[in-house]
Amino acid sequence: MINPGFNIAAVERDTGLSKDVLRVWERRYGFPAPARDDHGERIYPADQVERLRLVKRLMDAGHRPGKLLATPSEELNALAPRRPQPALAVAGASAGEELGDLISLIKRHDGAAYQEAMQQRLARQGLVRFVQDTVAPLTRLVGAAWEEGRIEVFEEHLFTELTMRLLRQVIGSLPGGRRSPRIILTSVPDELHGLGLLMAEALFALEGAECIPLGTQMPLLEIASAAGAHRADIVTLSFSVAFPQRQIPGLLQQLRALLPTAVGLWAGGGGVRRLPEVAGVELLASLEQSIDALAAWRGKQT
Amino acid sequence: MINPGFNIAAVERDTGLSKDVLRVWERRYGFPAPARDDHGERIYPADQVERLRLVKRLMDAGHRPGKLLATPSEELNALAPRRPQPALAVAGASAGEELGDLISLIKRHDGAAYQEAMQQRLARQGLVRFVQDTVAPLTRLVGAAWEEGRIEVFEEHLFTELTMRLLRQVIGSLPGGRRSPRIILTSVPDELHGLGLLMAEALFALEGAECIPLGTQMPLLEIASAAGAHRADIVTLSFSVAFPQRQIPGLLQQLRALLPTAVGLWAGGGGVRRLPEVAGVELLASLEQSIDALAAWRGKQT
DNA sequence: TTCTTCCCTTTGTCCTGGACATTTTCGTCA
DNA sequence: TGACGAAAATGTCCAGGACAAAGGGAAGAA
Repeated sequence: MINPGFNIAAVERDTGLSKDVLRVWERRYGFPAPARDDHGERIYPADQVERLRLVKRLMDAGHRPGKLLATPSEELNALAPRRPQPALAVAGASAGEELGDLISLIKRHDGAAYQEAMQQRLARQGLVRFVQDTVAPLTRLVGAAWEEGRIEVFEEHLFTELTMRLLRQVIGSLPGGRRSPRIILTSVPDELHGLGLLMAEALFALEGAECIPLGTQMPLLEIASAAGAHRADIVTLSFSVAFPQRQIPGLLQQLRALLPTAVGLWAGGGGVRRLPEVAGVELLASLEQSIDALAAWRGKQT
Repeated sequence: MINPGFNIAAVERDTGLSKDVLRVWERRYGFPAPARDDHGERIYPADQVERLRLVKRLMDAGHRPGKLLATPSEELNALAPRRPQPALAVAGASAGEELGDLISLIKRHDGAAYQEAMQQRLARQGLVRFVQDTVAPLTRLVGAAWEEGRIEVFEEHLFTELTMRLLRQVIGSLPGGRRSPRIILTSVPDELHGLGLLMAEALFALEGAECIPLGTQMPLLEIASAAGAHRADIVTLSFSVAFPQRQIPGLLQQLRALLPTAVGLWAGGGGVRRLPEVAGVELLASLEQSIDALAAWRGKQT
């Protein structure tokens, strides 16, 4: 048994493309073209799975599947990102270069050196500026690199893991302060990016809020229960750019309906940046705005 | 728009039951019985989603869906767990009680007190015993409580998040040592429990191994790439008890085929405890066994 | 020319109902 | 009592149809 191939469930797991999509692509575009086993069930060879993952990545970068699936494999690898490069809003070119150096460390798979360099930046900049001027733009850079295929999934995972460790460590060492308001931080199911939550938590905690980190992927009904049990003042959700945009307004409305009106609902992260207003929900397009929102909340409490 | 209800995708997200299962249950058992919108699509009211989650939990505890779905809602809540209670293999009753106290803190939603208590235990026991005698049994206790419905999802999330923070903090403060072997720690897609990985990492790191934490949910092909790029000696996967057991042998075989033979493949966690042998894969039924495996590996390298 | 509006195309998701492998349960026989 | 085989229970897969939402492009207005 050298290479038994992947069944449709395994491909769904590995690519993130639903079974429905895999079947409808096959029907419409003729790709993927899996073999069949004795029972007529699809068996995907590894190279097709590989190509599907590439297609998925290019789609996340703005390409259309119809074109991609009609393109020969060799040309796919050469495709440039279609989305315009977000201008690196970093103070000065040298800062941008420094961030690039940090990514180089990840790409050299030198975790220890990366951690050390980040520790230094933290000590130099202080927590607020570290989060805003290092972690946040770095996350965007990694996202951009991912879209262009300049970074591997496992490199992105390593980056995320090491960065989250650092942030958690810092948060753990913050002194207790006013401890108000009480803010629950979490994300909805299928949204597994927790770095944005940690950045927000760091800033909130520094401002003296009581943060209740529930990790990622909380069912909506559970979020509502948690808000009650913890007597939370605010629930903060994070949506990454990778999260399907069109689902977000519905999710927010649904959760808004489940929460008492007295409880604030805030949503942040790259996924909400280009979102229309949602009634009763505070959209945080940036980390600065998170801090402002906290100040505004305190003002309203008189 | 008070309560628009959940569509089938939202229910899949919130309950973890696949669309196929939701539809086939409706066809066979008459539950769930969602309303339909104008377009004939299923709209699940919140109370049915709630019941589905309860059913799912009882199924994880060993019940059969056919019976559960034929049982009136009121009786469901009274159902006791069917699986025999795993005997608490803790040294002495007092230790068991202490662990119970820790869980009480979580159930009282007092994160700060929990963290403090855990810090104290860590200082008292030292890292190895803390992991083996506190964190591991505590995780099992939480799992048991979850199966019996004595703990909410969000409480379990809080427990996980706070405990992971503590472990990561400790790992971060460990001194660099021999830095060999190089061990990648991660989990497969759909396996999002990372606490077991952290426990293993803590022990490995303490023994002087170079740990490369990639977080959870790595596609198999990416794990193979990562092993090459990091020149890993060993890949360690973690499977929780909640992970569908029957998928595990196939996954391990598949990954084994993707990895060079020189690279060791270890699998641990509650999910592998009752698993048959898999060729070329080291199954770690306990944390002690992890340490033994590391020693054995070093012996083999002469 | 540039911007808005409308329409066609593309694409993802949902539907029905059938089939079957696998696991569990249960009755029967040694 | 224990082994074994039949029957029931259960999850996953399949085909192919339908439709709404988003994207893209053409036509008309400023």
